[in-house]
Amino acid sequence: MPNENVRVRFAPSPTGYLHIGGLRTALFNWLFAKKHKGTFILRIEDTDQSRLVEGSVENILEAFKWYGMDYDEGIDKGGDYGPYIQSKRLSVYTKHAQDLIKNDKAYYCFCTSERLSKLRKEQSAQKIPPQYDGFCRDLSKEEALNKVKKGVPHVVRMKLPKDGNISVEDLVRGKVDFSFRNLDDAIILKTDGFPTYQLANVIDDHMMKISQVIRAEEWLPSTPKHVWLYLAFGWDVPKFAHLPLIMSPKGGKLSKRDGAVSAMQYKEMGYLPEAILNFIVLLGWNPKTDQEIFSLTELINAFDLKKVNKAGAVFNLDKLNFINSHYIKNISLEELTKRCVPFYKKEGIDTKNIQYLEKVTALVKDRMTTLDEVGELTRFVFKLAEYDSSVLIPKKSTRDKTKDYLEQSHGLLNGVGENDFNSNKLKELFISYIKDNDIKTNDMLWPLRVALSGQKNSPDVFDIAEVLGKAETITRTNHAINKL
RNA sequence: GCCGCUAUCGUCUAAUGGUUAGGACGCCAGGUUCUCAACCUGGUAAUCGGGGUUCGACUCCCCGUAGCGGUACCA
Repeated sequence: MPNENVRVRFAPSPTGYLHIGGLRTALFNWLFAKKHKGTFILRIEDTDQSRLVEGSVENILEAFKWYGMDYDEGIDKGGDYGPYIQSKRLSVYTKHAQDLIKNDKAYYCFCTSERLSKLRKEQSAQKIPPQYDGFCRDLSKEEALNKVKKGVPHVVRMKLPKDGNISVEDLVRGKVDFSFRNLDDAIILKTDGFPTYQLANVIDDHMMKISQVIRAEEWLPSTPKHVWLYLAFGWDVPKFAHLPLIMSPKGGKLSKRDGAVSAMQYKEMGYLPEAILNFIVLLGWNPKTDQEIFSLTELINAFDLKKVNKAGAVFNLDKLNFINSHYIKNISLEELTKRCVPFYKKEGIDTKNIQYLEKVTALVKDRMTTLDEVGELTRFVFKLAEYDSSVLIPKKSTRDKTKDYLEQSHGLLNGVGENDFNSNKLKELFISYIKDNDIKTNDMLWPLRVALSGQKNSPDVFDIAEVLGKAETITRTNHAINKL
């Protein structure tokens, strides 16, 4: 039985993909719902028909799925308060707009967009705040109705008081005061009959019994209008929590120009959803302890709106990378390999033998920042790239010495049985040999490592040898000897 | 312009009015080592400015300044 006192929602508009900022807002709502055993609702706000982008809803749903944020009621899930898409609720909005007009809380407006933009221009030229001048505000009801009947294009505006103050009680910022003098008679119903956000949002939040409106800070300035609307309808006002914005490192709201802002883009880039969530939750919230790495369960327990910060937070990729690599190092090898499969495939690497792939992945687990790097880091295992023979020779060593050591290595490797050909055994063998013969470790192992990997920098030489197997190890060693 | 929000290391952030202002990322150095990473240790670096209140201010108040948001028949 869910806690009826906590019903929250995430309400994106389908104007494109779900972006990082939206994801963070959704996460906070989700955490809050989970924490209080409440209900989390996904509602689609598609009231702007001109900005609809095909596939947006699918993208949002896909993102919710990938990030593991489940919702209790929503567009594809149903619930007792649907439909959960605003274009299917039009009659609800018009009915309520009518109620407002009836009660003198709203009025018809016949001003054209042209007149409005001209007005705004004049106002800003005169350095007065651009605001609707109330041209239609005092039209008689008969006259207005008459025009409506005749089919004159019109909108409906809220009829805000001209004086006085209204305050918003915000869970993260406290009381915020606004003066009606600075508030515009906002449009609530557009010419096309669709509501604006101001109306639809208030009606839906009320009808869906939303208890806490948790949304981004950009909504704070219009909240007094929302509060007034609740009051005008005679409804209880929900609690508000305005989250700090996620900022670009360059300043301003995080936007498309900052590169990756689509929540699903991070999947392609090789980030783990739990790492993204962990990173993003720290943007504007902290547990008041030194803990920075959280499982989802820990997050749910620790989450508290009281611990939400007020100032915007810069999206810092370095930290995300750190957290992602931390998660990569700490999930099981089996799980990691499974998640790497698409990235192996992308490199054209055969992924049928998953056991073998696990051994390959183990080689580079500690060196990956994103899954996307797995192909490049392990390519040498599958195909040795040609390299210059000079790479084989360590600093302070010589060509002849190097060749000699490689031949000794070759001998040692050859002597190891197929069944004993593993990293530990090889290491034991080589280290004692090096000791007994008073060899400089680097002079002997560097060339071998380059022989096996074809690279200056690579994972542990014995680990590579084990993954390669005896035959291939010896082939590559021979190849190196021949180069010298 | 007007309205609103915000202000601690470069970044994310701790600090009941009393701390040598703490942690993390980054960066730098050292250790480990067959290389590069990883890992371990250490270092670097901050209370926007000015006034108050107070025995005492990062913390409370005022005034600036700066950043951000809003100012649409977009959300």
